[in-house]
Amino acid sequence: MTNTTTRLATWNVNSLNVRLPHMLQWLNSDAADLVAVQETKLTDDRFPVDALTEAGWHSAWHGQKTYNGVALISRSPIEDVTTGIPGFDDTQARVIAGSVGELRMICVYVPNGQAVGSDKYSYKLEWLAALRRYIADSLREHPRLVVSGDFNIAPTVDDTHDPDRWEGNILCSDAERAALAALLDTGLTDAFTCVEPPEQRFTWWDYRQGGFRRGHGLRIDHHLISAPLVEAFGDFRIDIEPRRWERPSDHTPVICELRGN
DNA sequence: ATGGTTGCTCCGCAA
Repeated sequence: MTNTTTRLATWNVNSLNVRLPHMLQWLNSDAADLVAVQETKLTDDRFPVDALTEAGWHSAWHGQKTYNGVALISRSPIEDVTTGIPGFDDTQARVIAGSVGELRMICVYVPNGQAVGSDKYSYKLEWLAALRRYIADSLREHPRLVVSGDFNIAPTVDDTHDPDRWEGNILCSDAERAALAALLDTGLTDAFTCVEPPEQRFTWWDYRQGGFRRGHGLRIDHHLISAPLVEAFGDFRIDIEPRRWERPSDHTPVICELRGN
């Protein structure tokens, strides 16, 4: 038997400590083969490697105290793991990359930016410029590249529930969208655009104001895939179920299925 | 709503 598909996922779990039962349940439901995880909020010594190993998964992690933290979780072994953006001095744990077979995945937790014009917004734009350089360099070495994660950018007006509330504000400003477009200009495609847009296209709903119940969401979690992966593209879907579970993350998993690998 | 929730930590900050 040959393995005919690889399902890539990205999921901002908003604390892997709190969400580990959800993650294990979701992994055990055979939902994905390789998962980019953001906001683990765990120092490296507290990463739940034993629970994941017992469940049959390989993992790699890059964490810090209280905030941020990223990880890769995979059925197959993960090789050549690197953390951070080369040449970009960052005290925040937001990037981990690894190879599974011929595939290279860069898992990113892009800064939120807080508010347009703030110091955190400047950091976000500088960070995205550094990520662009990193992606361009990575593509030369790894033609089969996917950049998956919480980008904290809604690409278009259709990716928000309320343009009056969001257009021009944080996650939806022109400069952020231009920075995302610059990432794509390196030779990547938003896997979401490889299928007909589904009715439900959001990936995050604010905990506040009953955001999920009211459908007040955004599409900010993405898979950016290189040209060889577009050739292998099979399917794209947003798995809304974990957002319905008790004590959920504010984000839900997003899956990109590739043929082959 | 410039915030009504959540998670972490030390009780404010980040999202």
